[in-house]
Amino acid sequence: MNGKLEDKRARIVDSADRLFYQQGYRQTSFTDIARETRLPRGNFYYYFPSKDAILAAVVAARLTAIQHMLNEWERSASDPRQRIDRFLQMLRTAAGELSRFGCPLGTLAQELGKAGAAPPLPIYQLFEPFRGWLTRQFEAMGSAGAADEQAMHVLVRAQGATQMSHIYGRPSILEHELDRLSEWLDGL
Amino acid sequence: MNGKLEDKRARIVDSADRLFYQQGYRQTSFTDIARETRLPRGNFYYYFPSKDAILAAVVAARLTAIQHMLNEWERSASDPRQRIDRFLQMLRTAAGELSRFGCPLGTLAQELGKAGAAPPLPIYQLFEPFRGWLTRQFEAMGSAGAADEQAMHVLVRAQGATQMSHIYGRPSILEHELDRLSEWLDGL
DNA sequence: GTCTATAATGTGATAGAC
DNA sequence: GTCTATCACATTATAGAC
Repeated sequence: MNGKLEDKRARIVDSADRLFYQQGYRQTSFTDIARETRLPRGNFYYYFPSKDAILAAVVAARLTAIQHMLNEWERSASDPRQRIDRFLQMLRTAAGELSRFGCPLGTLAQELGKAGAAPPLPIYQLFEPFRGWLTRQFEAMGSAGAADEQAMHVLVRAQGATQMSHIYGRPSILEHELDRLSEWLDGL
Repeated sequence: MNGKLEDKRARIVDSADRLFYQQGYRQTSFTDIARETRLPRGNFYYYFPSKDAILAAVVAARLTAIQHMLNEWERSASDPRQRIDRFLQMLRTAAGELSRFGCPLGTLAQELGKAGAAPPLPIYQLFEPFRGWLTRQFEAMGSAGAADEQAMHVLVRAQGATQMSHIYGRPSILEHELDRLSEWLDGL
């Protein structure tokens, strides 16, 4: 049902997602999205009421994609330590792209966090699925420190490593920091 | 010499610096700078040839400010471990502002790193003074690992802690992570 | 040197033909 | 449903009066 319409909506969200990631939200114009999606500029207002609405759809799509990823990790391993390793492996696999364009969540959050921008939802909610999932893994591990602080610590180091790797344009920075993070986890 | 002219140039750079930090470079218009500095919009082109030139001046000003800060830390302590502590103390003192607006270097680097932006200089050079200085401190400490990797590790954790603290709007995240970083340094 | 008026361009958004 | 033409506005930048 609604095949064509939903189809084009999805195409728009898909292209916008990629462009927002690589160029930033504000820097990406309807002309850019039109070029990528081969749709006339004026037509976007048939599918979405505003540019902000496209952003909201992109954010929603990312959130569901994250949920699917977390569910997959939950299924593929029963040991919490191994599950966290899935997270690190994902970052390692994406090291090249992360080094080129930064973290898709972090860069968007930073742009929308600037004064004058109107985020579609509190920006930290982009990280809440990861934070909640990591917290549950640390709880299951029964490690010494508070689980929620351990979870935030992992996010801090992953985010920092991704950003410095991006700034210096060197994937090896992220890869090396992921090794250190893995060692730290083993020492718990 | 050139009192008035250099004075206004400095006022422009000063206001632009603050606005670029709080709102982002692209989001800040000449109208914004004009309001803050009480100068007519059109006059900026007497003092600077373009908006990019203002950005370049802001970046240059930040770099010299960083150098002065590093020199001060170098003077105020002879023990390298204590010098690194000066760095951490600076972050702790600024935790409120960092939590509100993010890292002035990191957010600018991220914005200028997006495709289509023309940075006044390779963005990683904003971090090079800190990285070089930290590397020299770790060399003086003669710790186990490679000094340059230790330096990058500190930058990674400081940057990540600042960004997550900013995203969640909670200074305590940065403060807590600075405690952990301090403990890690003590364990070297 | 200082200011105002305005050009040139690109943006998000709308109206209306087909 | 799809497309084109165009609006209203903000932006950087320029020209020229005083």
